[in-house]
Amino acid sequence: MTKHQEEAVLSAFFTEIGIISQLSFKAFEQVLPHGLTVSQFSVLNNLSRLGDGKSPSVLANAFQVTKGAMTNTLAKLEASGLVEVRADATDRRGKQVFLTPAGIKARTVALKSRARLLEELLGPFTTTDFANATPFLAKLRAHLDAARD
Amino acid sequence: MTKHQEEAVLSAFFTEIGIISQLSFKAFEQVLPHGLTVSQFSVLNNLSRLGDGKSPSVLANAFQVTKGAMTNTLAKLEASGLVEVRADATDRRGKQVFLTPAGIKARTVALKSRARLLEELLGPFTTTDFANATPFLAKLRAHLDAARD
DNA sequence: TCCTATTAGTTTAACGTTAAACCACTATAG
DNA sequence: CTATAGTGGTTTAACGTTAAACTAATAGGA
Repeated sequence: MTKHQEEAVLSAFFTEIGIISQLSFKAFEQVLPHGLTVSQFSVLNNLSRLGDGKSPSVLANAFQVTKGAMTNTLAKLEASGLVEVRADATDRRGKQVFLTPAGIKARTVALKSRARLLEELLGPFTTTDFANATPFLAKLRAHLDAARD
Repeated sequence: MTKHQEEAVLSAFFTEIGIISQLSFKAFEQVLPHGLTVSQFSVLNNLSRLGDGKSPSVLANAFQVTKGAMTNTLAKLEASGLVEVRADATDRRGKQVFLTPAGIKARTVALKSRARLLEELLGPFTTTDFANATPFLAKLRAHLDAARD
C-alpha cells in the first residue's frame, strides 16, 4: 500500500467518524425534551450516574470544556430549576452542584427519549455490530486522549 | 441481552464516536497553516479534488451547512486571496467560486500537515485496523444520512 | 405575457463555545 | 506572618454556526 493510499484510508475513517458524530448529535438534540441542550443533559446525567455535589471546575474538566462554558450551562440548568448550585462550605471560592427533583425527572425523561432514538438509529444493524466496533474505537480514543498536548 | 444492556452498547459506541470526532477535529485545526479553519480547508479541498466553479449553495449543500455559513467562510477565503468569487454569467442571482494559485498552494501545504498529523494519530495501530473499521462506519453513516428527516 | 412560486445569496439576532482578563480566596515558601 | 503563586468562578469579546427575514433574479403555469 502506498503512502498515499494509507493516507486515504485514515482520511476516510475520520471523515466517517465526523459525519456520524454530527448526525447523531443533531438527532439527539432534536429529541431532547424541554429545550434541553446536549451539554445540559450531559451534566444532569453525569451528576446522576456519578453522584452530585461536584464543583463546576470538576465538571468542566470531565467534559473537556472551559470553565466559562460550564458557568454558562450551569446557569441555564439553574434557571430552569434542574440543578441547585450552593457555596462550598469548606472553600469559599468554590461551589457545589446538586440535582433537584425536577432535574432528576428531566434526566429520566431525556433518557427515555434517547432510548427511543437509539432504537431508531439501530436501523438495519444489530447490537452486536456496534459491540464489535466499539473496542477499537475505545482504544483509539484513549490513544488520542493521551497524545493530546 | 437485556434492553438496558443493548442501550448501553449503543450509547458507548456513540460516545466514543463523539469524543474521537472532537479530538481529531481539534488536532487538525491546530495543525492547519495560516489560521485556516477546517471549514475553509474543506472548501479548498473540495474545489481542488472535484473541480472549482461551483456555486456557494452547491458547496453549502455538500457540507451540510446553511447558506449563511457558506457566505461567511467564502468571504474569509476571498479576503485571504485563496479563492475568487465571480458572478455567474448565465444566472445573475448566482456566483461561482474558483481557486486562486494561492488557494491551491495553501491546500497543498495543509494537505502535508494533515498527512503528518494522520501519521501521528496512527499511533500503535495499523492502517489495516482503520481499513477494517471503516465499512461499518460508512454503512452506518449512510443509514443515518437517509434516516434524517 | 404576467403573476406567482422558487431559488441564490446576504444579513441579522441569537446561541454555545473559546481565550483571556479579572476578582476573590487559598496554599505555600521564606 | 507575610508575600507570592495558584485555584475557583465570572465576565467579556470574538468566533463560527443556525434560523429566519430579506433582496434580487429566474422559472413555470394561467
